Amino acid sequence: MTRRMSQARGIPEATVARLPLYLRALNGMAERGVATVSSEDLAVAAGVNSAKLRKDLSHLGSYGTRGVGYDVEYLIYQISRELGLTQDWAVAIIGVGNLGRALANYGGFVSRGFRVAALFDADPDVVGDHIAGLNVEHIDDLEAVIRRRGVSIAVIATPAAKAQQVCDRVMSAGVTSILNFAPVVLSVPDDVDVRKVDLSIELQILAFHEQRKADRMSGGPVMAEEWPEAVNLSISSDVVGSLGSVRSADPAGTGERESQ
Amino acid sequence: MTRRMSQARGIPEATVARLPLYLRALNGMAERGVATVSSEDLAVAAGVNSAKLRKDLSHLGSYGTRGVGYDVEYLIYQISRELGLTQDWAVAIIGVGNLGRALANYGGFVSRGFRVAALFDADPDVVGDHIAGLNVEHIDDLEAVIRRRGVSIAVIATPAAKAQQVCDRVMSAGVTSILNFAPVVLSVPDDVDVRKVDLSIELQILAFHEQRKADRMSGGPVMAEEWPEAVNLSISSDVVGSLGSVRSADPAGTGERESQ
DNA sequence: ATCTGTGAACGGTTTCACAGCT
DNA sequence: AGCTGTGAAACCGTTCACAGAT
Repeated sequence: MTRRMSQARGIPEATVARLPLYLRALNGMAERGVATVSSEDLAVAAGVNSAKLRKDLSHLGSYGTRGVGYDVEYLIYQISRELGLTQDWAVAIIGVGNLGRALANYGGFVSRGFRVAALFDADPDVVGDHIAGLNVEHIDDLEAVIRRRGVSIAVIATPAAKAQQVCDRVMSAGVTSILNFAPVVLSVPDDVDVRKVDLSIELQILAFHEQRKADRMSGGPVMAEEWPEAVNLSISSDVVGSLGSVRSADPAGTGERESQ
Repeated sequence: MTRRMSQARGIPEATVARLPLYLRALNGMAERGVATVSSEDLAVAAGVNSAKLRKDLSHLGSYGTRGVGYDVEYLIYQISRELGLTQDWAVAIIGVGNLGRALANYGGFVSRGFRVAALFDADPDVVGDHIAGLNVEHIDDLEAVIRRRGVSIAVIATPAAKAQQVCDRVMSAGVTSILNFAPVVLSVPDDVDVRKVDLSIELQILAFHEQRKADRMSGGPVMAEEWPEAVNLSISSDVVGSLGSVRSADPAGTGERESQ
């Protein structure tokens, strides 16, 4: 009874994004010899609250035991399977600059379930280098090598200007999952998944909150009246179109602040 | 009229996370000499839909002109100010391994608004190295240097095992914004913001979707009946507690483990 | 007695569609 | 005519609180 049946059609994206967190916490517990864990303990280890954790796990099926908790090894297996980690995925890294090199060498990141199968670069000086036990191939061979080695995930670590064309090429070689480190919005068809990692965006988000905290310290909830004159006119006709290719005017050399 | 007054109380987190995207698209336009842009065009450039973009911008105030669009330079200024980029933030990178080195050298990422002010490492062989124009300092001096140079954002690029203690130390030096590259959940008080970048999590999310796509190809919506026997018994009493410190029983010839 | 699994309430985010300004 | 700004609706994710299993 209570046969499988449940889960199936689609685990919420938010849940998928947390499963790796649970998996990591569970692996730590397994290493320390923990056999069973309650939703409360696992939630703490993963940094979420326990109701959320239970709901997340309930999307995979009923893998817990009421009054007891979850069997650590069993849950590890179920989550791994759900995430597709019971098979090995071949990953290609395109762009072997500082970042690409770091990624290739980042032993831990390409852990169980993933295998760096190819490295590519356009620079002839770099092609042929031996990095993390792999030869750097020339970008011209991208499609052929990707197909031959069955690469299904591409990591783009090229300069921003090359990212879209690299993206187009890996897609033409059949890749439908891309991890993008270049600071550009890639355009891809609906059947291709792109995840991006963008350092400057993360920093900017932190800066926003940092600024809020700083403001709270000093002025308290300052609001209104917080910016340079010549502002309420909004666009006011002739300003528009006058700036040409000037980069950053900084319309009042300030150093603002604001609300909150 | 229509005096400021609006916005003020908190911009939604989801909006904050997109502002850097808009900013980047706008900077590209400014460089190409575009003076005015419609919500539709900017939305396309940023990879979002135009209603969302308009709502996002409306949280900052009414900076557009009906029937016309947004003034590019003016919007750049407003978003920059909102994000706190009109001041410079001093960033410290802790851990100068492959990744830390890549981050320090990643010219583009520390762009407008950010400045790498210090590099730290625990390895005596690395301390004293000159990277991206900076001396690598010993981790023992962390608190002192952070205070002296007014660092307000710390980037943790250490091994997982050291991340929490580094986190504690930067916090004790007054840092309240952390960008964490180590694959651990940092525990911090409420007034500290942590953002994490986790390569193995991103890959696992991609693997999940990749697996779904593969499944859809072949068997169509396969469901139920997809796992090895000896499973429906769930925890079944005596299995619990029997595993002691064994690491990985591996419930089906797969080969788990994971991240880092 | 304990702890999971889940309906129901809640809060935040996205999308729709149009009123209102230029 | 064109495009922004925004209520209202739809959607998704989280939290609450408890029924139900062990």
